Parts: sequence; structure tokens; C-alpha cells
Amino acid sequence: MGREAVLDVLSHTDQHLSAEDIYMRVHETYPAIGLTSVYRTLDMLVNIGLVYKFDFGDGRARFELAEGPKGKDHHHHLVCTGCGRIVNYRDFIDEEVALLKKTEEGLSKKYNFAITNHLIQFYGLCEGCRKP
Amino acid sequence: MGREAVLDVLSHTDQHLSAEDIYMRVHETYPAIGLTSVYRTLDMLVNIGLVYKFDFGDGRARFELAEGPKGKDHHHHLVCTGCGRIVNYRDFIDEEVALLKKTEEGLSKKYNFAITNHLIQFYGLCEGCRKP
DNA sequence: GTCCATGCAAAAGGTTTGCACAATC
DNA sequence: GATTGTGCAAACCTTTTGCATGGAC
Repeated sequence: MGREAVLDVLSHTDQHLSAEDIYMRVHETYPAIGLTSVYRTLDMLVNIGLVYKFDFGDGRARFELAEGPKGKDHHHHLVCTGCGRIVNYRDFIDEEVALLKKTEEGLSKKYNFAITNHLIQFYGLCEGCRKP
Repeated sequence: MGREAVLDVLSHTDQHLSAEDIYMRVHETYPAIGLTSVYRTLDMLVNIGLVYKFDFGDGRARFELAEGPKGKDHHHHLVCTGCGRIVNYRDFIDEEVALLKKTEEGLSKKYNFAITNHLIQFYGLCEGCRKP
């Protein structure tokens, strides 16, 4: 029950929702489901790889749907440290992914790691936060 | 006092210390300094750019000295999701930095951001955590 | 006296856990 | 009857804040 509700919320947004955001949206449709279940469900979804968990530095985790096997929606994040706005960008992704893949291989060998994931984020101030 | 003590601890380790780790080490030398001051000092040092603050996903922030102007010690992180071990790697750094710079320029223009920082991390399982 | 740094204790905030209860097999 | 999923409340842990004190100028 919780599983579908949470996945449904995540698949119908392009925002970066916190656990509480998700809880509130799920709650609209399933008023019986509590915050605890949302946390437990998210934890499970992250573990099985259906959902990614991010930290953008504001003290709460954000979640988004993992892209499908084709990886068509792969993107990285640009975070405004002023207002917290997050931009999904797909520019340069191909180059980045190529370099990341190469780096992953090198690091795997050298440090004997089974690398499963990477994180790239840029931080800065958006137009609105720079002016004043 | 706190300033020097915290910087001293950070400049004599290659580990990734949490606020409490730093507090404990500072406390050995300056038993009068409390955890609050360590947090306040770290906050200030991060703001003026002398210290970097990282999140490796275990719920507490880690701190390390920002590299000097020459940037000789620039590195990225490889994080074991099993035991939390963190490897500083410098391999591929030049290529990564070159691509990052290019990406930063492109993103700045396209999204009108003043980009101040970036983050690259790889996640995986280290040798010890893969075996069992 | 004013200003700034500080410790202590309490608060805050997000997340996790304990426990009892209901539904399922 | 055992197992599983659940909500509620409490606990937890890191970080922040309020307040009063002490030192520097």
C-alpha cells in the first residue's frame, strides 16, 4: 500500500521531495498512512535501488525516482545555496558520464572497490539570490 | 583560541573528522573548550572558506581543511557504504577538474548561476565489506 | 561600560525505534 | 498461531539557540 503510494508521488513530480513532503502528498490520498511508514518505505525503496536519496545540505534528505534501465533521464544537480532551489541539468551529461565511467574503472582497480554509484553536484547562487 | 585549536587538529590529520571528533581532540589540549564552540568555530571557518564541510550520508557532517591557493592537495572522495571508510583520491583529478570547469561555465551561462563549488563522490563497497 | 567569545543547558529538527494492534496466511 | 505491516508516541542524535558569565579594550 505504502509502496505504491510513495512511488506514485515520486513518479508524478520533478521536484526533490523530502520525506515529509512525500508524506503530505501521500496523506492526501491515503490519510491512514503515517510519516513512519513513509520513512520505512523510502528506506526500503532506496535499498532495492528504485529510489535515490540525496543530501543537498539543508538538513533533510531528498528523494527521487531512480531512472529506468535505459537511463534516459539521467541528470545531475545544480543547487542554489541561497534559496535551496535545485536544477536538474542534463547538459554535459554525456561527457560527464564518460569520464565518470573511466574514473570508476580506475578507482575500482586501484582501491579494490565495487563502485555502485556516484554523485556530482554544483553549488552556487541563482539569479534571484545574487542581486540583493 | 578555538580557531587555532580547531585548525591545528584539522591540519594534523588526513581523516575526515566529525564535529564531535574534533571536539574530543581539541578537548585533550584545551579542556575548557566545549562542543558548542567547536560547532561555532567550524561554522565560521566554513564560511570564510578555510574548511570544507562534507556529508557522506551517515547523518553527521565531516570537515577537512581547504587546500591552499596552489590547490596541490585537491582530491575527491570514494566512500564505502559498508563501513564508512573514505578514501581521498587524486587520480584523474586533472581531467575531472578540467571537465568540471567547463561544465561550470556552461551551467553558469545557461542557468544564470554564480557557481562557487562542486562535489564529486563515488560510492561503493571496499574489499573488506564485499567478501562476507 | 561595551563588546565579543564562551560554556552550559535546553531546544530544535529530522529520523529511528518500541510497542501494541490489526490484518493476512 | 505466527508473521507481517502499521500508527502513535517516545527516543535518538546531531546541530542550533538562549542566556548568563568572564575577559579584553
